[in-house]
Amino acid sequence: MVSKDILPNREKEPDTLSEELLAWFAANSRKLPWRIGYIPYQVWISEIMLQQTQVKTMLAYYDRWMVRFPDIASIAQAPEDDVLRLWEGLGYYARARNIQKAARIMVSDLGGKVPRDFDVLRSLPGIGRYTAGAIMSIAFNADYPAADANAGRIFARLGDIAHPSGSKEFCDSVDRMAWQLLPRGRSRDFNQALMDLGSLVCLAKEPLCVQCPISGRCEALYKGFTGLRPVKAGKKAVIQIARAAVVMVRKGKVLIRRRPGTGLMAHLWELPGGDVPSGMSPQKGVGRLWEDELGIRLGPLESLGVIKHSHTAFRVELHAFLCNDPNPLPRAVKNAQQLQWVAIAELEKPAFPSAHRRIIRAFLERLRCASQADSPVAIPKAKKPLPVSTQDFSNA
DNA sequence: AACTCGTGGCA
DNA sequence: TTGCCAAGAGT
Repeated sequence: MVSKDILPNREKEPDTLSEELLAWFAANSRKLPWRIGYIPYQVWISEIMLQQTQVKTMLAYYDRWMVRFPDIASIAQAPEDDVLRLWEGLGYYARARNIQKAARIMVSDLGGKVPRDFDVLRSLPGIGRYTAGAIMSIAFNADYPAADANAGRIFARLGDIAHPSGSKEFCDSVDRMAWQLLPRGRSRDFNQALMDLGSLVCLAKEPLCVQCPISGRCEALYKGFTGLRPVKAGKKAVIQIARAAVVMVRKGKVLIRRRPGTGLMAHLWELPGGDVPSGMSPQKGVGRLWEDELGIRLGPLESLGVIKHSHTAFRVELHAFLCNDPNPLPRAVKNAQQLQWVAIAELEKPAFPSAHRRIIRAFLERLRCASQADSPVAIPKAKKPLPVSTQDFSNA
């Protein structure tokens, strides 16, 4: 056995892949708010917000979340409507409700703290295998892998994994590499190094291999296969759907409806409407929907415009209408729907799906300008999340 | 084991 | 414009 003292230079130079990554991270890491002090609560919230969401998209949400909910107790005590309103526009709204469920468990059963235990974390709502590992490593620097899509892509190229991403074989290979490369005691930086490298250098499209600190060990690059790794699973066909919704105005208030507590956009509010029955015009279709679901016969409709918006599985054209009805009288409402008349000035308070928020913006704009086009206008996307103010619109 | 669950950035 | 993609979890 050769004494370390005889080989001082090898001690100073990174000589493993993990050390190359750690050195790269030390020089190139992104400055992100939850990386200041690594407060477990902040790391947890950041990880939930980042699920299927890019840093650039969530950053503004994260900042205002920490102003409104600076700690676990504040989120545990908050009304669910407040939580959803702060999440409006981020998507996957079960994440927000699961944060609150988990916060309440932390307060009641876990001493009001983020648990420092993988299995306990894993048992909390919204925390799966990845997120539990991410919190253990990033918040507590404990030795757990956190192999997200970035790490998966890096490992798939590094080891030239030919299995399709999402397959069990792929996940097993990634998991094995993650455990194998994890430098004990440095898991916080290592896991984040993989994420930053994946989002800054080892990009899904056109990776910047010349900037990569481990390109010399990348099997896919050596074979010229970086564009083929990871192998993507088959994609599904996108379906076109026509929907319609109505801004019903009566005595300065607008009728909104709360969505059910399960399924798509649970517990968000919406402008009543829905899928346009096939073969009908949007205008006629939404009249049918209102009559069937609300027992309201709509008066003359004015177009507010058309919204094009897409989900993973389908592309939607949402037709928005305005109805100034002096006296609509709801008959029997089906399915015990939760309906509410909200003052126009309070429309910013409930949480709406993005597309419906765009309709409300167009409606308020119409009130300001009173302009009307001949044909439906395209309603644009908002650039930033709508600022939040006081909640509680229920008694307005 | 496949689906479902959203949205905005980006080329 | 269209399609792809993103720090996944729950069922």
